[in-house]
Amino acid sequence: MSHMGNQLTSNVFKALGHPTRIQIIKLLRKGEQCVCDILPNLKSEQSNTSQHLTVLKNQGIVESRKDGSKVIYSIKNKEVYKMIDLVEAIILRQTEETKTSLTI
Amino acid sequence: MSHMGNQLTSNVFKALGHPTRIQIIKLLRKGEQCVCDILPNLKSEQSNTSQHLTVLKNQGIVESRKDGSKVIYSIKNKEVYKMIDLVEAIILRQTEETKTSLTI
DNA sequence: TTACTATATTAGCAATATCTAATATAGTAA
DNA sequence: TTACTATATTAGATATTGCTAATATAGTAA
Repeated sequence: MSHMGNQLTSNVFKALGHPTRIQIIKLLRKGEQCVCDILPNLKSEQSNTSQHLTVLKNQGIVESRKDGSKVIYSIKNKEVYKMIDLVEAIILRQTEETKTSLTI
Repeated sequence: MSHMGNQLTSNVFKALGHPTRIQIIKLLRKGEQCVCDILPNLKSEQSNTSQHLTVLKNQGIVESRKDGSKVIYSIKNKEVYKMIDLVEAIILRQTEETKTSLTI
């Protein structure tokens, strides 16, 4: 498993490197949702949201299917939730550390 | 744990979103290393490498200490290796899928 | 001191990402 | 057909990142 291009690896991380895209992923934790349900939860324009969804789709993080005139998105690789949990653990530890260094 | 700014979360992912930085993290899997040992393994210039190390340090992924005139870097949050493993699993699955769709 | 090694910082430019606004496409319904 | 809804795509402006080259800083050694 060790030899995979770091370019491919970093592309996936880069796709996760935007707050709106993280928010989309968290919205999909409840299950699949059409764009029309995702949109009102975000502050982004429709076209911008569509672009963010494309970025996530290109990296295999989400997938989509058509249902009539709607497009339904869902998480394709659930690993992404473990990754977010790990990052949040790092941030939490960093935050604690900062608090401590201020109190000492 | 649920309420953490997606901005903070995405900042960590963004720091992982560069092939050179992934390579640095993998180099540090063996243990702490001075910049002088990291440099020859990378294609980047010294100043560029220094900048990448700063990005990783700012997000709490690596830490550093001085040893004489050298600076020794090490992984601060080992979660990062789990994250890389998860991403590589995603990529592997994507690759298999592509192979399959070509063969069918 | 001077000279040297190791690393970081800065400035300016090139490359990439992001956003908005406009337009295109596809499905549905009248 | 027309009109409408849902989503995607494109173009162009702005913002951010990444790179190189030069310079700065700090430690060591003569």
